[in-house]
Amino acid sequence: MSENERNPEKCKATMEGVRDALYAISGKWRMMVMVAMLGGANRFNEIERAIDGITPKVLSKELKDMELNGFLQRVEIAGNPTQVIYELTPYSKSLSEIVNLLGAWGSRHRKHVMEMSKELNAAKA
Amino acid sequence: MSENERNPEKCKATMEGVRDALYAISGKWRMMVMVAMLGGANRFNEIERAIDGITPKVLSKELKDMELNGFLQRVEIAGNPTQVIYELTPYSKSLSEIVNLLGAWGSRHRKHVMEMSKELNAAKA
DNA sequence: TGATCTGCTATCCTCCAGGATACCGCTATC
DNA sequence: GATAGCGGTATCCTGGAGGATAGCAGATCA
Repeated sequence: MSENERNPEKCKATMEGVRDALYAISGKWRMMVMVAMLGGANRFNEIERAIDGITPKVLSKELKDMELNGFLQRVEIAGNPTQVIYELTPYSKSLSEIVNLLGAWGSRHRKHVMEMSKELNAAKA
Repeated sequence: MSENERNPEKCKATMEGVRDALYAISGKWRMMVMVAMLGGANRFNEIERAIDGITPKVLSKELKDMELNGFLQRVEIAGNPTQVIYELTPYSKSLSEIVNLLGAWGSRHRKHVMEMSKELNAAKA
């Protein structure tokens, strides 16, 4: 099955890793911001529009947290008016791989769940 | 950067996938149950002991949800007393790949964050 | 001259995942 | 007969993520 089968230490290490990962990526919106930015959005209102249902308060918090985590940088471009853009850092690339995997898996899983409930209904009838 | 850069439709599809994935795997405990089971635990109290801090109520709920999602099966083994074991399904394998990736990324990320805060403190001094 | 863009911040509120604690019937061992 | 295992369930409660709504200062459009 897995390389950490019956290996308590590796198992615990994996748990800690997963806990840290969930802490960093979990929550309803953080990954959505990543996806929006991977899709080319890099200004506040642009990102806000790209993510259906997000409020500015929440987006603001996510952007700050993600900056602290090293996923993006807030860049002010002097001028009149001063513009603000958010740029993904090179480090965020490691996360974007996870995001794409997660997205692909999620789509497949959704289909799987739908198949299952279909079968369940067929069995009922 | 990414294959979905400047591709609104792919971007939206990825968002939906990620949303579905988060819905399925998010929460503090579900992945932990996966890891514990990958580590060989397959009975209720065994899993409970493998996961530091989980309460039986929460574990019970997680196991039910995961069964509904097709990740595991509850199997009663007749006898005296009747035993109950939880088995990962073949389908759960797709998830276990994600779990391992997530765990590995989480560990790396933790180190990264620690490096960053070190640098920050060094800069202060 | 007012409306509408930008990039946000401030308040107040709701809801529910998860925590704490207790307990159930059953078996087995001491 | 008491204590400890098993596999859970029942209640009550709290924190904090996130939702709703409003507003602000500056620029620009019409």
